[in-house]
Amino acid sequence: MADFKTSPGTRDILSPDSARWRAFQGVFESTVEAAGYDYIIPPMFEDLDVFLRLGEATDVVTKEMYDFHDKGGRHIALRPEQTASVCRAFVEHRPTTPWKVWYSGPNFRYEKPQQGRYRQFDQVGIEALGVDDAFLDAEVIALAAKFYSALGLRKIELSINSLGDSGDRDKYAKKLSEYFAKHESKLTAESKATLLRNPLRVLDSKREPDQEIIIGAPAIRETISNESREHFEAVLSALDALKISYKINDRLVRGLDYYRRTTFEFVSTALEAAHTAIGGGGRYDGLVEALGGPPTAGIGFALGLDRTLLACDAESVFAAPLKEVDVFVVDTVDGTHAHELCHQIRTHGFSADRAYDLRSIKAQMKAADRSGARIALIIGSNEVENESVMLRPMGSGEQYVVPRQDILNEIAKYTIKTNI
RNA sequence: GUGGGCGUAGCUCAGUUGGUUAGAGCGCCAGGUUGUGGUCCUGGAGGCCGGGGGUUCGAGACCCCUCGUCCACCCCA
Repeated sequence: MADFKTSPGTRDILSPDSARWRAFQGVFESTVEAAGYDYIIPPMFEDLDVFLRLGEATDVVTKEMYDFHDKGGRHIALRPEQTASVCRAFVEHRPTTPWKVWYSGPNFRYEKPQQGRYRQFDQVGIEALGVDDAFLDAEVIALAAKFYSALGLRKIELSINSLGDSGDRDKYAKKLSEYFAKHESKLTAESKATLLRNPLRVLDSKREPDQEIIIGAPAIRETISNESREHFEAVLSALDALKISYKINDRLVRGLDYYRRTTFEFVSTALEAAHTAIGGGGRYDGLVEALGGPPTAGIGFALGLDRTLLACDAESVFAAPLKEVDVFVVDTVDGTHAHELCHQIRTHGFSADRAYDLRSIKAQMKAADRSGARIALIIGSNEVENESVMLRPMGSGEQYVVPRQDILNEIAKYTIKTNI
């Protein structure tokens, strides 16, 4: 038994899962780059204060932050998400708007790990700053939907809501507070506690006794301003124009305090655990200002790699790509031929692998099979003597002799493309 | 953070009411096929039964603690 294990909530992603991750990120990249989003790589840690803007009352900030003092005395936190970092970057660099960026990478939250919930977890996402246009809201949502569909996911549901502007939100929180206070005796103890911290979040309770009260709660729609209402309706009709189906959910409030107006969430109906929410986002029009920048509109979404991959598993789509290599060199003489031939093949833009330690031809062929090689090149004493190579297309059951100097041209017949 | 289930070979799991040298399948290695993989057959390697303490003549099985994992709550991706 090994002495060291990964820390709770973290793990190694090995092949073939690692290849699947990379493919996942690749699909995301091409989806959003096709819509004009540029890649941004924010730091993994920064000043704690940046993340406090996520909401003083949220668990993400109060309980789950990985924070520490560095040797220079700075109060640092590992990023729990990337939206705040992107907004900080916007304030710091003042790019021209619209500023549309995408990211991919790990975030950190100190939570009790479960399946689909890790302390180091990867998200991909996009953020678009400086535009108030409802078409942008619809574009962002449409890109997420397009991405899911590109992965092959079908059992995805989109919930959408509007939280109104910041004034609306405060008004609504107060109204909800009063409503729940009236029915406090019927609420669960957990919800009573939540009520004090953040009344909106009581709507998210899944506890049975709370449901009756929640159903009767006032909807935010009754509170929001005309401007917010018009914006929301424009977003909905822009989604209709793209034939993107959605469900308006009055109770959708989401966990981070910075959300304003449009909010949305994607749920996989193929998943059964509690972690069916595989992605979400919304507008955060006040966030840039809160970080010291000019009043700037913003919208984006993030989705979790693990959970989305779990949903892919549940729907049996987006399998890990097969391992493959152009050529596998089998050398039963002394290994020097495999050594030099592999180098030559690689230099000419093909991929090549080989076996080591001069194992039996049978063992080397087995390794060739496992490597996913298109062809095996076999070099034994006969081939060395004739300055030739035995070429065996894997899967064909046939093989033929190729003069050593013709080998690169022959390999080219079997490879679809050359990688550098 | 609270409550519950589960930790046995690299992986998935069996292991009767505690009883000698702890098993299977897959994977890995070797041989059958002295120059040939993907099928088949045979053999082999690999375990302080998560860790610590206790009960007992005797513990993988029972008790306590601890760590890990999974589930629910919480929260969220």
